[in-house]
Amino acid sequence: MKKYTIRDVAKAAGVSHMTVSRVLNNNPRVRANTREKVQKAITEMGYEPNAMARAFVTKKSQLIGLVVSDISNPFYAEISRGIEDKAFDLGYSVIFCSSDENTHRTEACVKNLLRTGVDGMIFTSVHLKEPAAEKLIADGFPVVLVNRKLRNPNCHYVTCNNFQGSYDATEHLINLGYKKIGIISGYSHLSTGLDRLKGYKKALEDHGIPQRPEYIIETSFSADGGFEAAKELLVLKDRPEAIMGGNDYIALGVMDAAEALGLSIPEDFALTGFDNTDFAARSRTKLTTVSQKIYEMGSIAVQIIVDTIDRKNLDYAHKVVLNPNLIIRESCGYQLHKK
Amino acid sequence: MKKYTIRDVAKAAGVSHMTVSRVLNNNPRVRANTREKVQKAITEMGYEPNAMARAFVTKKSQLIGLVVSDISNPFYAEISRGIEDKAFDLGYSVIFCSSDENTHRTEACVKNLLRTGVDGMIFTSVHLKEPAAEKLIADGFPVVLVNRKLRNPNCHYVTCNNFQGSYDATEHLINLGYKKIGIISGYSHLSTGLDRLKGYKKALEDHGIPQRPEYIIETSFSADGGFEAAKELLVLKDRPEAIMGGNDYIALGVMDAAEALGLSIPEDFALTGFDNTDFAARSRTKLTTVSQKIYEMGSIAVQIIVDTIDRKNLDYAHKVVLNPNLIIRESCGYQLHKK
DNA sequence: CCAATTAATGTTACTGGTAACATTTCTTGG
DNA sequence: CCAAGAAATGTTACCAGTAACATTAATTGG
Repeated sequence: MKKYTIRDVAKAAGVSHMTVSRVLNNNPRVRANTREKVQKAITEMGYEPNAMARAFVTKKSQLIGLVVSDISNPFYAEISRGIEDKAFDLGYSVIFCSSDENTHRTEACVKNLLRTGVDGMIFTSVHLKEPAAEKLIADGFPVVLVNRKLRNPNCHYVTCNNFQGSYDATEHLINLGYKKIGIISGYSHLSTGLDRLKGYKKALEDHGIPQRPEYIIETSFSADGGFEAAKELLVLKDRPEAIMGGNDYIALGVMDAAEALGLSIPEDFALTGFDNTDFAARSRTKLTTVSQKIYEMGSIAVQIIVDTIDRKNLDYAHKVVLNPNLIIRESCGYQLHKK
Repeated sequence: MKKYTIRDVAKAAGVSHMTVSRVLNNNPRVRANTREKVQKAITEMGYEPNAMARAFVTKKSQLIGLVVSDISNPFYAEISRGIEDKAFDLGYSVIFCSSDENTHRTEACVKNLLRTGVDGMIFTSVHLKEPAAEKLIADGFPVVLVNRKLRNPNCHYVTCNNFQGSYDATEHLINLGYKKIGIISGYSHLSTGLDRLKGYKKALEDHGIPQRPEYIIETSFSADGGFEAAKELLVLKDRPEAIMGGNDYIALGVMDAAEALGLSIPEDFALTGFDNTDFAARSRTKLTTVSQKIYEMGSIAVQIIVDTIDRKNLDYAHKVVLNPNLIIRESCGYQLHKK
């Protein structure tokens, strides 16, 4: 269990410690038989380089900071898994922090990660305006945004085409014959909330269906938010025939509200979600939703951040927008709806 | 954005760098007005200590390694959140690795974490025999097991009383009048699988109900596992009246199988789960299950590991066993069952 | 009021790697 | 076969902190 240093190895192999360092770093300027000699000493002694010393001197920790809103939220957990796997492949480890969607806590996370010495940070849940992230970017610190974007478009990000996904879902409802379509949208100070709302509005517009302000409610991306909003929407005199959930959690909350109010889905109203999370296929009514490549987003984000870390001075921004996919299940009915 | 060192601060404050170091470490051997002078320079210059240098010289990274079977599994994600929050409070950051329940990958995770220089490791999903973890423990490296335990009891762990939880659930079924009770258990090379199986058997025994080997199937803690096993159990000539899922995922798979076979829960058979994960209350049939304090387990594990890191030579093992709680919903029916 | 003691501050060395430059050893071609 | 250049190896310094000891300043009691 004794910890050896390169100098110990050097002595054992009868060379200087620099030669050992060169062998360790695959420097070609080492003769083959010297390399073998050193390699032998290394394996015999069970030498392991001291990561801390190396990080200290090279100013590279091989650590990526990950700021999620809540790691216990399966959506973010899945992004995290995508991030972890790719990071592992590229020789990085990842430290995660939950920000709880809270600017204050986000700042604490960033400070903490900076203190820990991460080489770059990935944010999964920025607000359109997020001072902590923006400051990092301004300072030239490697940052990649996943899932949600900042207002400022001049940064690396990978997202789903939320506009398109929402547009498609809305159009699907319209094609089924629904006209009175409400939306319980995520807050529009979040890019995901905003883009999905825009997609919804554009689809209505393109099909000549007027917007009705009372059919649009913004809330948090949570079952509770969906539940409360649905209770408002479903008691309207002129109740919507279809409700779009800003994500699957909101849709879940809508289902809870429907149950509480004695309404059935899709008989009394249609429902859509967004994300195609695991439980969407397993809920009481199987949910029609928009799937996005969650795991892949994480994986791509790592690719980008490592790129950025390695050749620091990228003068362009990586922008990756993945295509979503409408998954049709039973929550909108299958028949054309009565006019 | 310039990076200052303690020597820069020292020069600015007109003291030696050691005095700055003392101020930084709250060493009482600094006169009040010297301390102020230094403090002032620190804030004015925006000095931040270099974590890498500090970690290097103190041999302490303030990093905890976390090995979960899969971060995208909500159960582990919630443990992780408990771990993260407590670690944050105690000044640690956490690096996570997903092992996929795979000995090989577990070894890779451990190696990776060791290389990164973590001060200790938390394992959430060891097998009863897990060479990588056992070696660490043998070497005196700080390790805490959460959720699952090793066969070797001489290590720190925090788990739920799985035996008791399973016993309670079984007894609940018995009290409802069920006698033909099957179990789709997690693999018994995992402590959770084994203990829950034991609890089931003991409850049957205590109530004088003979075990029927064909009613016991072991599988992975997954919906797929539950689905496949349920298909076997539910086509038995003498079908069980009740099935206990080794965890909520297995129970979910059982629900899928029931649907596929045209059976209703609880009319055709009763069903229980374990863990009280989020979706247990939201599944088609609301699931009677055993809740455990998932978040708390993580939190306690951090407490223990930090303890262990700080006063390395603990000569006793922390063993924390939390009590589970039976959550009765609708999947077992509410009436006493016909004999 | 000054010697003895204690408190405050400073100096030097050290951690385990890598960078930069110096030196030695090997090639190669005239 | 040897000088010149290239390749291999070695030396020294450095990173930004902390530990251990040295020195200086302040306090205290006879």
